[in-house]
Parts: sequence; structure tokens; C-alpha cells
Amino acid sequence: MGRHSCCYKQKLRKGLWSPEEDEKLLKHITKYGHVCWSSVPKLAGLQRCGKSCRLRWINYLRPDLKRGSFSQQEENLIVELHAALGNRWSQLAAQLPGRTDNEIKNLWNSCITKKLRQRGIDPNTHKPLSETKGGEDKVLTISDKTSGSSELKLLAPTTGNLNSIVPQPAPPSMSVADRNQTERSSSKNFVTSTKDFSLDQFAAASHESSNSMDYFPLRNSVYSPNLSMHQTLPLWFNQNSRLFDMNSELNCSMISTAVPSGSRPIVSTSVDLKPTVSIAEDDSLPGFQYLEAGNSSNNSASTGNASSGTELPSNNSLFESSIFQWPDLLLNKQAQIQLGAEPEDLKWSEYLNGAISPSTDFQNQSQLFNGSVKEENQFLTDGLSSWLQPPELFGKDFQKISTPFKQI
DNA sequence: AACGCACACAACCGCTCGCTA
DNA sequence: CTAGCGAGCGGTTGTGTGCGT
Repeated sequence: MGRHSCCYKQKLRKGLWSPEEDEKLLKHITKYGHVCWSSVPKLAGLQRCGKSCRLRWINYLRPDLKRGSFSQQEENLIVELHAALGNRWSQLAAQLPGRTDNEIKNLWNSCITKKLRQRGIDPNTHKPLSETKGGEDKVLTISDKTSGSSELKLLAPTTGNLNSIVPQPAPPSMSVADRNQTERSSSKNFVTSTKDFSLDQFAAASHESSNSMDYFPLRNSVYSPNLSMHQTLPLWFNQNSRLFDMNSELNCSMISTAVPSGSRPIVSTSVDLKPTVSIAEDDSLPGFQYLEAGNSSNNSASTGNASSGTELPSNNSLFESSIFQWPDLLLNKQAQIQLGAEPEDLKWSEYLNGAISPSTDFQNQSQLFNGSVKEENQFLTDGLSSWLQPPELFGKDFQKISTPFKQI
């Protein structure tokens, strides 16, 4: 097997997509969805293979994408999730609404690994480089992660009061330019910046806590090849796409609405995720991962009331023990990831400027797809909230693609 | 101003998996 | 059971851009 059959066809364009191609693909997918990617280029009038069209849609044209640089909280989350999931970029992306696996992969390879190494952390094992010398750079494999207890290993310290050894982070309120500048400075001079507080904490915890690399297990494994995730994970969604722990007192009332059979136990691209890490006080009480995802369209935070969103109990002392400041993450998740939260947001319908009629009834459109559309029907049924994008984040991309649309 | 380098991002390639005939 | 096909994933490469010299 191997190469996709359509790729053997000759005279197919390769390389960067032109605005005209983007427009054709966007129009086609918006109007008809994709029943079969291999047929999309022909139907859309593109000299591309279906695979290329799919990739372009997923990584660039999909309207629920959140473009722009990653926030510190997102980076922290990626590091944390990578410790648990390894190079499963698609699964990581599922936990980061609006981000693609490609984006996360690029960020990891180009930025995060470098930072971790500079701080003495092996990005593959998430352990101090000093510990992994000799066998380092070994990429985690499924067998690595499932050996022994078949428990997920999520990086977190099991002992010690990390508040006593790590500084409290300053709010990551720097501008992108400032952050980039700081990043460059810090990477060259090894000067700690506020932008990197969590990785610094990460490193500090790694070096200063004798047991800092004692991974605590998740209660169940997502790696079991014989069981689907919803059978093994203690993480469930109710019908509002809330992911909750079955043992959580907070969410026990939701169990009755737990995942319908066959539904995908991952966070859709339009929901918010509030990851927290609990740390077992007692070895007999294994820690577990607690992920909560609120539907953007339903979450009260999406209305602008960030304080009334679904939150973990304030007395969750586990927060304070995490080397990653999850409470901070929660607030910033609501403040930054909540699509449509920023007043300067730009509606995609405006951005498209006619490519898609502003008066289009997306509910009706979703009916047109009638199940033929997979991921993208999510944003259609979620309504326009998923189409909101901060204009400054588009940058050159916005300018590039907007030109042809204005001609329509 | 020109050049080279480093980086970020986009896209391609090869592979696996699941479905179906 | 097997082969063919499509979808998806992860690794890798290509390219544009910004910055320093």
C-alpha cells in the first residue's frame, strides 16, 4: 500500500497553496463538505491530490482554527500532555481547541524541545538529561509507556512543596513581539524570562526535588491496544462535552449523561479544556488526570463572564502542588481560548467577505452535510462562535487570503 | 545594502489502520 | 482471508522571513 493512489497521478500541483486554490477548496468544503477526499480536488476544480486538500483544510482553512502564537499556558499544556501521550500529536491537538497536530508538532520540534534541553530536561523522556545520559534521545514508545503497570506516566512531582522551590509566575501578558524578543534573549543568554516560568519551574522541580521524577500514574491506560479509550480512560464527557473523572465528587451527578456508546472520547476542536493534575499524597492512592472541557457555546465563560465558568472546587489543594500553575491556566484558558471573548475579534464571515454569505444559516448548512462532514460540522452546529478569530493573529495569512475573497 | 544564518511554518512523504468487496 | 482503497498520523523536508553581521 503506502502512497495514496491519487498521488501517482501526474500534473498535480505541489507546494504552497495559492489564494485561488484556497478559495476553491474552502468554497467546496463549505458548500458540500467532503464525502471522499480523493474526489474533492476534482469536484473543486483543483490540481491537487485529495490528501493535499485534506491537509490544507485541516491545517489552514478549517474555520475553527485558532491561529497565532501559542500562549504560555498552551505550551505548558503541551509539555504536560506530551509527558503523558508522547508524540501522539493528534491526541495532543485534540486537547488544544483550535490547534492542529501539525502546529503542535512544529512547536514541539522547533521550540519546546530546545527550551527543555536548555533547562536540562530530556524532551523525549521528560527527565533530567543527567539521568538519561547514554540512553537519551530515546523516543518513548508505546511499550515504554505501558511496560509494567500499564499506567500512563504523567509528569508531576509526588513529594515536596513545590511552592517553596519555584517562584510564582508573572502573568504572561507580554506582547508577541516582546515575548519573541525575550525568547531570543533567554535562549542565547540563558536568562530566565517570565514567558518561560513554567519550564523554569519544571526544571527547578526536576533538579531540586529528589523525587521529582517519580511519575504518578493515571488510573487507567489509554495505550491499551485492545480497548478503546472510552473503555479505559476514567475521563468521560457528558452531553455538554464536559470531560470529567468518574470519581469526582464534583461531577458525579453527570455520570448519567456520560458518553454515549461509540462517541469519541476526545475533546472536540470547539470546546475548552481545563486540565488539572492531581498529585497523590499517598502511594496507595494513585493520582489521576482530571480534564474538564466545556463547550464554548454553552460555557458561561463564553458570554464574557469568565468567573462563572465551570471550575474545579476552589479548595482543590492539588492545584497548589502542581509545578504547572493550573489555576492560572484555567483563567487564561477562559480569557484566551474562549473563542469570541476578545472584543477585537474578527468574524470569519466578515473575513471571507462574501465567499460565504454573512446571512448563511449554518444550522441549515449543517443539514446539507447530513453526516457527510466529519470534524467541520462541529463548527457549523456550534454556530458562528467558532468563526471568531483575533485579527492580529492572522497576520500575513489574513492578508494573503483576503485579497481574492474581496474580488468575489 | 548584501549576505548568511536561524527559525517558524507549511507541505510532502511514507506508513498504518480500518473498512469493504 | 486477502487485496484495494481511503483516511489519518507522524516524521521529515522545503520555503519564506526576520535578524545579525
